[in-house]
Amino acid sequence: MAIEHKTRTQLVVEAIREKILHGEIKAGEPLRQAALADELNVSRIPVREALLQLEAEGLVNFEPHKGATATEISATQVDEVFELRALLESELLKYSVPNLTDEDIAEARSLIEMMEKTDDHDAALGEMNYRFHNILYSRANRPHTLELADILIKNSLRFVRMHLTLAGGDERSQDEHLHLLKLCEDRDLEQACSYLKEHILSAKQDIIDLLDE
Amino acid sequence: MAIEHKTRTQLVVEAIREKILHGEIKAGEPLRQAALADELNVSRIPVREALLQLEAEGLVNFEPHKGATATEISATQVDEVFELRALLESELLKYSVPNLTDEDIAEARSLIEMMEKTDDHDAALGEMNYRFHNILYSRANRPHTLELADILIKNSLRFVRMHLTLAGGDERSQDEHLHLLKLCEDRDLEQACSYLKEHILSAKQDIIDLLDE
DNA sequence: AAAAGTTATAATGCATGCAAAATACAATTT
DNA sequence: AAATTGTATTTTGCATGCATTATAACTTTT
Repeated sequence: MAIEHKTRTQLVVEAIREKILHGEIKAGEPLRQAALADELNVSRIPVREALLQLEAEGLVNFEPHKGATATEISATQVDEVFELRALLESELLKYSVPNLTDEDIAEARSLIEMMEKTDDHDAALGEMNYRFHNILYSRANRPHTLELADILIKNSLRFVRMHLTLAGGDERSQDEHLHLLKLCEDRDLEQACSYLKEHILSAKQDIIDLLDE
Repeated sequence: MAIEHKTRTQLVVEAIREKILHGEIKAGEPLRQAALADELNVSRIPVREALLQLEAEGLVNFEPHKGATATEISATQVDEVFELRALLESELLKYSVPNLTDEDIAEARSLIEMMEKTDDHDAALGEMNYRFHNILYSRANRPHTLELADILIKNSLRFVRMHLTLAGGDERSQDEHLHLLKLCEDRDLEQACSYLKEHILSAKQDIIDLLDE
């Protein structure tokens, strides 16, 4: 595996993305180029480019001459994003399930087990959740769709974290994951897809309820 | 209406996008920052930023240290993009149709008429086609979804143009548009959505057939 | 002659600095 | 005091130039 040479812009993208996902930068907060550049020890150019990329991901609003802000997150936004996820991810699953290998299943299962053991309710859990779903979609041969879903998932990571930590939607979520995995293992396409949709949409509802306070 | 102050970056985005959509820049062709900067009379910075935005749109591949190229377009890519469009656009239509006003319908109809009259098989036709569909989706109240669909539509404009001009899929397309509009006017949700899907997927097939030569 | 190493060339990545735009603030007018 | 105008300050937009990385051309070696 070749060492990869990350460009400063990429590093800045990751740094700012983490800040937003972890809530260090709050929704609506302005992102001053100079301040970020200072903090990250780079010039403003890679910061600008990073902000542009994050805008494409939907995490940042970039207004000409005005500056960038972390995107606001209303209940209707959550609704839309999760509806989209349900649509795209069930589509991915549809194409992927028939091609899933036993190794894929095993890998997914081990991730569930890791999630059960972990008490770290913060970053790691969201990451594992992310990887779990990604494995299930990995054989879909739909790179473009996967990329879109990926962006949406990343985008909703802030809420998922909230969901997992606050709502204690934890044990239930695990059960749901196991059930979903079982359906995939059995190659039960119909059931798996509709169950996934439910899974995503129920998470949506939890989060919306949580936001209405 | 306030005059809008476009930044150089935005102008460059539009310029390069047009070049790609019109085939002036061919798929796979490298996009040299310095050359483009020269040609458009700006520095390389706005060109770089434009290339990043176009990558987010899927028109450009941007590889660190290697440079940018116009994205290649294989049959499988077309397949995926149009499948996605069918999915997203029928979803949009589902939410939009109930809220469509009579004015919207009238506007869409006048666009169809304009398309019939126009002999300009090039840019304008694609533009009208684009606006026609956009009107139908405009009342969906799903800005995020609309934005994604928009990107996919823009992305497929290159093929649509090919389709319209080469395949003469012209009259049929008009008939299909009229039929679709009628279904929307009758607020026949089910039929309209499934017909739209067909419409998009048949265009897909035409284009794929065309590419297999 | 093919492969590997070396240098030369071209292209990208990014820091710096200045011009233009937006914002915040003070002064003036009503 | 509210509204308006003018000024100062901040912040963004972008041109320029240099450092770094990739590519091409050329040796050298086998």
